[in-house]
Amino acid sequence: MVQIKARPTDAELAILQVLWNRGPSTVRHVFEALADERETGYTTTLKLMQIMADKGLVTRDESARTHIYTAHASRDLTQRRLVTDLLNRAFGGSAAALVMQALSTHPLSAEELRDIEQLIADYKKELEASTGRLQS
Amino acid sequence: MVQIKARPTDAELAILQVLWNRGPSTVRHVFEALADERETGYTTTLKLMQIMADKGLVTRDESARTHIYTAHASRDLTQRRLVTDLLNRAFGGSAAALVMQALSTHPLSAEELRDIEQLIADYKKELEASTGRLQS
DNA sequence: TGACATCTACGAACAAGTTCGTATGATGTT
DNA sequence: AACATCATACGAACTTGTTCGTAGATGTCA
Repeated sequence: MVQIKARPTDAELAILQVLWNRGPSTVRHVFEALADERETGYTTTLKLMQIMADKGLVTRDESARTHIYTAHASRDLTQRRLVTDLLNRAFGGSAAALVMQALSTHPLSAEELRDIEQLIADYKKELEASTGRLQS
Repeated sequence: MVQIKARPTDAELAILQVLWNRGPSTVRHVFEALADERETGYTTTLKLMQIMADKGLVTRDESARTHIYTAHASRDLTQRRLVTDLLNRAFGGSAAALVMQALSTHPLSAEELRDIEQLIADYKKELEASTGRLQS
């Protein structure tokens, strides 16, 4: 195990997705899930998961002959890291700019729209509250 | 020149930022801007920019001894590509999920908040209008 | 038990990104 | 003209990510 990397690579992220979706899994499970979508070999998947274990991206239970792998960081945390990383690399740290890009480029359902409005409303309320505290 | 890559690398993105901010520039200009922020060598920057020209990420004017480099894709388009890429790799294509992450992790100013609210309002209106058309 | 499947480990090869030393030629200065 | 300066070009080294072949251990089943 070495370092916590901000950005898992493409192949790593694909494996993490499987682990997040299906929970702790064997290499074969992950391999089969991946093979549904893209051409890949079993030992390739194995090797990647071994490397990810070295890096600390996943942990593994070696008590049985067939090892069980588990994602170390949650999907949520990883997404947050990726967003932050992209924010810093390409948006000069401006979350607003990123949000605008995402919103203006990709269609949202009415439901998603409502969730986001709610989030913004909450956010705004909190902002006003803290401003109020500062002013009083 | 070869292919349009969805994702410029870190070093490439850093160079593009300089070109977007300062407009068409010489290698030395770019190098000095980069050197302000991180340790790097002149020929490293030169090499990278030459490679970027091969890839088509930048164009260059060779009419003078000192070449002038220009970003090929706009900041806006590149940001859009990066967001789309991240969306697909880490958020299962859900723009809402990405927006939520961005909003919940990073503080926005009141002004930014207003811009986003406006964007959402517009978006919502359009959605209702098209729904209305479909229903009537 | 013997044949076969399945697992992990490991090394090697390849590709891409990054860094930098050096060569070579043009320009500028005294 | 002689010399320092600054530009591009190029090749090589190094790192990281990815792929895969092969070996050896373990499990399964007729």
